[in-house]
Amino acid sequence: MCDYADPVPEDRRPTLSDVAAEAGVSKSLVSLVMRAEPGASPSTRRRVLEAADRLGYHPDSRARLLRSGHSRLLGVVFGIQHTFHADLVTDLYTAARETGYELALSAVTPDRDEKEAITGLLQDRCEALILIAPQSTTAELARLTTRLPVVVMARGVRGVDVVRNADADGLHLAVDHLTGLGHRRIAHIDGGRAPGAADRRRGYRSAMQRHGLPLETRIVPGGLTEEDGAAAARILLDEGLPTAVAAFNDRCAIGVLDVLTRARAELSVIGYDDDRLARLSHINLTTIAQDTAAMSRLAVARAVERAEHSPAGRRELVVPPRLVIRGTTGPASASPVSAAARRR
Amino acid sequence: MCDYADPVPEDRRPTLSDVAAEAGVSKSLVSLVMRAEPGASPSTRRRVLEAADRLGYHPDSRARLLRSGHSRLLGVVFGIQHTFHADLVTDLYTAARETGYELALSAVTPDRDEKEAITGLLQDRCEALILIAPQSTTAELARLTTRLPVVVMARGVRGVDVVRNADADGLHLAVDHLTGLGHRRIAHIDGGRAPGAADRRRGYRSAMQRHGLPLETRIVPGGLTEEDGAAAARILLDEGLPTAVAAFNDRCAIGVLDVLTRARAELSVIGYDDDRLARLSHINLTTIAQDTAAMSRLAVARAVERAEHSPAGRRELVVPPRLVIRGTTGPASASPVSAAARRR
DNA sequence: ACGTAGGCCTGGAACGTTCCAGGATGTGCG
DNA sequence: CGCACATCCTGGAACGTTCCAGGCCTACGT
Repeated sequence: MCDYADPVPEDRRPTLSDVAAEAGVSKSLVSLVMRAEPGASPSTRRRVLEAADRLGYHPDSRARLLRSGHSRLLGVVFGIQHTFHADLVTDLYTAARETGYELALSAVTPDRDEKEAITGLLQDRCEALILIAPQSTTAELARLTTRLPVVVMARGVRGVDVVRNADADGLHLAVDHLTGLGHRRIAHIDGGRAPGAADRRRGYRSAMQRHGLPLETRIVPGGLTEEDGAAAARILLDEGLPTAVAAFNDRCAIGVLDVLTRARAELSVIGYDDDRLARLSHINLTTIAQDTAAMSRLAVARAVERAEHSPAGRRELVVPPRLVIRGTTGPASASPVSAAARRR
Repeated sequence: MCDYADPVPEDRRPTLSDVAAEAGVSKSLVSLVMRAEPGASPSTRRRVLEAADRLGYHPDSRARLLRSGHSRLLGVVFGIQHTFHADLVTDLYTAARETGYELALSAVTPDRDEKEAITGLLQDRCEALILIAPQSTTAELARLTTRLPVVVMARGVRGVDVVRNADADGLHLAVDHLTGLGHRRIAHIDGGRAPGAADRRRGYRSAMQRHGLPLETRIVPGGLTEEDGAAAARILLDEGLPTAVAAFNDRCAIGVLDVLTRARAELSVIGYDDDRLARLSHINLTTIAQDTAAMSRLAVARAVERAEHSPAGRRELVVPPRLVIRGTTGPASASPVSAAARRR
């Protein structure tokens, strides 16, 4: 890691030529060294690096990219409000590092919509875009794909590269786990129109069917925030409790859990995502984990591949989910141990 | 918002010269027209625009920026794990929009430290940096400042522009509120070495003093996550409960609340930040709000000002905090109403 | 001893803009 | 008529890189 020191007397940022002059070599050579290409002797290399460090030199990515034609930049669009997106971005960074590409982040906020986030990245001349759970229509995404490679994460879309986890399988895991504990009255709090919600709903339905529980199938409208989960839990309290709940995602599950705990209701609750929040010891949520590290690697690899060779047709890469058993699920017929106590 | 359509027929992107040739003028003239500068006759202007449109010309921002020297780009370094940082970034986006500057985001993750995040932005040739609660040493920050304008948010540092809230005042507000409700045994769960923690600790101490409660002063080591809060709460349970707790921040407060609620302890708890999480109805946390919108506006304004005129000496802009009363604080001598019940 | 291969290095031409100095016109005014 | 002064336009030099063609050594094989 280089230092921020700046002993250059000028106010101008140091350039290749400055470093070249300082080290007593040509700028071509400095360029080589900065890119870690072969063709410089170890000693000169060291001398150049020292000179660069002394001047506080940082390569100018605009010039670099103007000349070389490619930016080695991957644009990422994510919802800054979503903790799970943050988890994905974290892994995308490490995945990108291995490929030598940089990430350009562009956030969607309540005040900055997806279109704006995307146009921003287009101006930066990214070589490919990774969109996390985008809300754009399929048509919009298709049009975007004609302009540059696009990889969509955590949502299924036709005609675009997609990396996602097997949402339906995830709910099978959840229902299997719960029935294994003896539960029969298992409700699903769904995600409405959120990306992945339809698949999870479908998975829940077929899993219940498979366990011979079609009559116990019960889907409560929910959403992807804690608020949504809390609202759904209140509906359950009003209309009659199941013994277990599979929520659309962890945030939703946390909302459910909070309302139920307070009402002293003893339910098993399972979430989805293995959000950072779910792992907190005071939440300790049983959940279906998405393998964010693997998904990130795949997404980056696919984006890079397409940026470089522009290969094959669109592909859908599906990663299997995994059950993570923590404290919020337990036997259906347990003696009155409160859900809260069980969680510790 | 522009469309993503791509009417370029050729494999090479058309350039200024292409348009110039097509319109039968010089590229300088095309450049003028594209930037909507005066100096071209209406008829030629129309001819050029038509030619550009015909070729599907889009200016190359890399070359433009390289030549014109300024990027109109503000770099932002933030911790992607921190929900409060996300709140700030959200407001920074809206603040930046008003000034015509773009934001370049660079996240700090467990795998990507602050130095790396900063170097990334330096390569993009940002005109100024906004650092949210940076962990770099004062010396490092000072050195960085010699390279380009730097504005630090949510942390006090000498020798650098700082935008922060009055942390000490915040704890005065908190303690005032609690004593107003009749509390005397008020503990503070602190933030350890986190940015702002020292000031908040100091504010707590002097507020207790001011209320004639120096003997009730009790500082429990905490931190900035839910885990830290939960751990501190367990210490309180072991060593004897106060009647109220002022936590370092909202996440910490949420951890406290969770442990205490479960132990059926009736305490008033107040957080800090007015984090998005604190506002959730099922948390409904009384807290000290930082005016993130105002802080963001100030930070952006300062960064832009310094990028353009490089004025005056370093300044510290301090924004007053505000008490937000929600459900987690109540009268000290209340009859056994549980904290949980009070929260609804 | 001599050619040659390869390692190390240099110079200069791009890349697509913007900026600057100036060159044509035409128009108004003494 | 001639001069000043707009107005409209042009050519070429930057900007900071990368890339390419080549130049100098030294070492090595014959």
